[in-house]
Formats: sequence, structure tokens, C-alpha cells
Amino acid sequence: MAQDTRERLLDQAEALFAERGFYGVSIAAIANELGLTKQALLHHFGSKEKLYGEVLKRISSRFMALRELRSGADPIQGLKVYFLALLKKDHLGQHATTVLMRELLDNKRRADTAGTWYLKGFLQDLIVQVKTVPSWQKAGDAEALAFIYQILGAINYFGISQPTLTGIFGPDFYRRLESNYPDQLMNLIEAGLAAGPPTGN
Amino acid sequence: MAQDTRERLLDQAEALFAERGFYGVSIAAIANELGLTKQALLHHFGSKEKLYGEVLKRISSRFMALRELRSGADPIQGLKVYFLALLKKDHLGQHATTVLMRELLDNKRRADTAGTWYLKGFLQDLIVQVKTVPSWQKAGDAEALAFIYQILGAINYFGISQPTLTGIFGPDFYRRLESNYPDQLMNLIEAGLAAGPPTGN
DNA sequence: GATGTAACTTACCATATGGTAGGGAGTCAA
DNA sequence: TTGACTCCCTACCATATGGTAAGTTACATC
Repeated sequence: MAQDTRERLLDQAEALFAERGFYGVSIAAIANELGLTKQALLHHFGSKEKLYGEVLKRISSRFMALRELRSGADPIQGLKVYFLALLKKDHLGQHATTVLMRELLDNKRRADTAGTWYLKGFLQDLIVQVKTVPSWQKAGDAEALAFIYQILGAINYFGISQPTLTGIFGPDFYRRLESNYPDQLMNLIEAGLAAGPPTGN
Repeated sequence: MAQDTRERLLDQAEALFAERGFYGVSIAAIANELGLTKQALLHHFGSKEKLYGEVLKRISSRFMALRELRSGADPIQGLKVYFLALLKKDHLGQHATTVLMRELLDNKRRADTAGTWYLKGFLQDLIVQVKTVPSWQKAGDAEALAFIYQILGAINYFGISQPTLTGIFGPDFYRRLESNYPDQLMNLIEAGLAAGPPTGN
């Protein structure tokens, strides 16, 4: 199936871009992983940049789909479930957050050419959501985003550190850390949401 | 001066590695920036990997030097000053945290060859420091590190997002965000340190 | 059976890359 | 003056890279 190959190429590209970054992967490496030549890949995507764009678009839409996790629940509980899903990478795949983090690092240069802000809808949506929490209703967008960014940072920075932390402290210690990280993160979110924006103190 | 050239090469390498990542920069590009050929660079450092290692070593020692910021002050105040310095990149240079974040992303592969854990002393030191805070004295190392990682994440994730956030929300909004981020971060640190480890609740 | 099209392939190419070999200019000590 | 050493250069090389050109195969449609 053509669609199948395309999808498998995107999967493979996503994994390798996460692992090595845009410049660290050749399109030949991606295609070879599936027993294809790089020209098969170029046939489907035209160029490496376009392939990368498709990978980002797919990830972005998965992120947007995560919104449904919050529907119905009260704002605080909704946000907790949502952030927990980000931490656990539910419905996102193992590599999505890593690719996005690399994109944050790289897009300064690529911004002019790529131009699309894949995180835009995601962040705007979160701002709205935080401001539905009673204690945050008077907050400005900047205060809300600062809070969101603290949480996202706590989630994603930890998410990329597994190899390093395991290397430094050993696998046993890392397992302990990993098992108590969600709880401590939930505490952080709860405390931050309860406290409201800084000017409100 | 030889030492001078070496140092300037390291500066330039640090900036370019931060901007484009290890695979995104050629040694020729680094050397050309100073009007030298890549062979001059190879003369001083032997190989690209070794140059990269020296860059990391230099950054690591700058991080360790930051410890002196805390000396004398009480534990909580000391940690606040310390984390604030990380956020503002005092004494670290603009690119240090970015290079380290890229290293977190890349070292899974390079770990076998490079083998050195540049963050080790830094993190161990922070664990000790957090555990000198009264409410954290009974905490395990994993709980302390989880807390530290939340703060480091909040700092460093924000630190790499300036281009993206400016692109999405515009420069004015970003300036507002940047100006209130330190305060909100201090609130986060204070609250977390006051609350103590999760089991202590 | 002819035509078209999607999904690949092999051939090929210009360019960039990290690294080796060897030379030249300057400095410094004996 | 000679020898050794540092610093940096030109020349060169094998390899990898993204991309173009031109088939080939299979399959669907008329």
C-alpha cells in the first residue's frame, strides 16, 4: 500500500529525527531502515525539508487531539490529566516531544523558510484552559503562559534526560526517580493553579 | 598568542554548536569564522569530537564555579540566587545551557564513546544543597532530584524557546513574558522548597 | 490491447565533510 | 647557525550527502 509506506516512512523519520536531529540523519538512513532507497522517500516527500515538515505536522495534530482528554472534567483536573498524558507520552508516541524540543532549538534558523509554528494552537489552547481556572481568571496571557511553560519545561526536560540520568546515577536510581516524578509534578501543578498568578498574591 | 586562538576557537565552537548542534556545524565553519582554516582547528584539537569535548568541559567547569554564588547565604536564598543565575545565564554565557540541552538529546549515542557525564558534579551538588533545606532533610535523593529537575526544566526549556515564542506571540508579548518569568520562577522554587518532598505532605 | 499513473529502481552528479600528509614561517635555546 | 618546536597553510582524499534524470514494474482504466 502506498499510504502504508508513506506512514511507515514518517514513523521511521520521526524516530530518527528524535534520536539524531535533522542534520544527524540522512534520508538514505531513513529509507534503508525500511529496505527502501532514498529515492523512494524522495518520491513520496520531494525533499528532506518537506519530509521534516510532514513529521512536525503529524505530531502537531496529535497534540491537538490530546485536547479531548480534558473535555468534561473540571479545569484543574482536566489540566492535570492533560499534563500527565504529556509526561507519559500517551497518544503522542515516544518521540514526539523530543522532536519538538529539537525543533525549538533549531527553528531559529529554519523559521524563515519553514515559517509554520506548530506549537501555536497547542499553546494558545492551554492559555485559555488555564484562565478558566477560578484563581487564574484575572491573569494576563503572559502570566498564564509563564506557568504553562514551567510545567512543560518540567515535563519535557525530564523527558529527554533518561540516558544521562541513568548514566550518572544508575538504572535503579532512575527507576525510583521516574516512578515518583508524576506525583511531584502533580503537586507542582496543583500548587501553581491554586496559587494563581503572581500579581494575585 | 596560541592560547588566545584556542580560546577563541572554543568560544566560536560553543556558539555554533548551540545554534546548529554537533552535526549541523562543520569544523571549517567554526575556523572560517575566525579567518582560519579547519586545519588550524585540527592542529589545536585533533578532531571534531575532541573539540566538542573541550567545549563541554569548559561549560561544566563554569557551572561548577557557579556554586560560589551560594556560599554564605541560607540554603533557600542560596538556591534562589543560584537558579536565578542559571535563568539569567550569569557567568555561563549565552550558549552554555543550549549546548547542554543538545548534549542531553544527543549523548545517548555518544555516551559510549564520550563517556564523561558533565552534569554529574553539578546535579550531585544540587541534591546536597536541597537537602540542607530544613523541610527537605528527610527527603531521599530521588525526591530532591525530581524537584531540582522541575526547576531546571522550567529554566532551560524557557531558555531555548525565545525564537519560537517571539514568532508565535510577537516580540512585545515575549518581552512581557520574559520580564515576569523570573518572579514566577522564584515563587515556584519557594513553594516547592517550603512544601518539602511529596511523602512529607 | 493501449494508455496512464503510482511506486519504486539504478545511474549519476555537484557539493560538503572530517581527516591525513607535508610544507613553510616564526621563535627560542644551545 | 642549527635543530626543534609551535602554529598554521595548501594539497589531497575517501566518503557521505541531497537531489536530478531516466528508466522499470505493476496495476488500473478506457
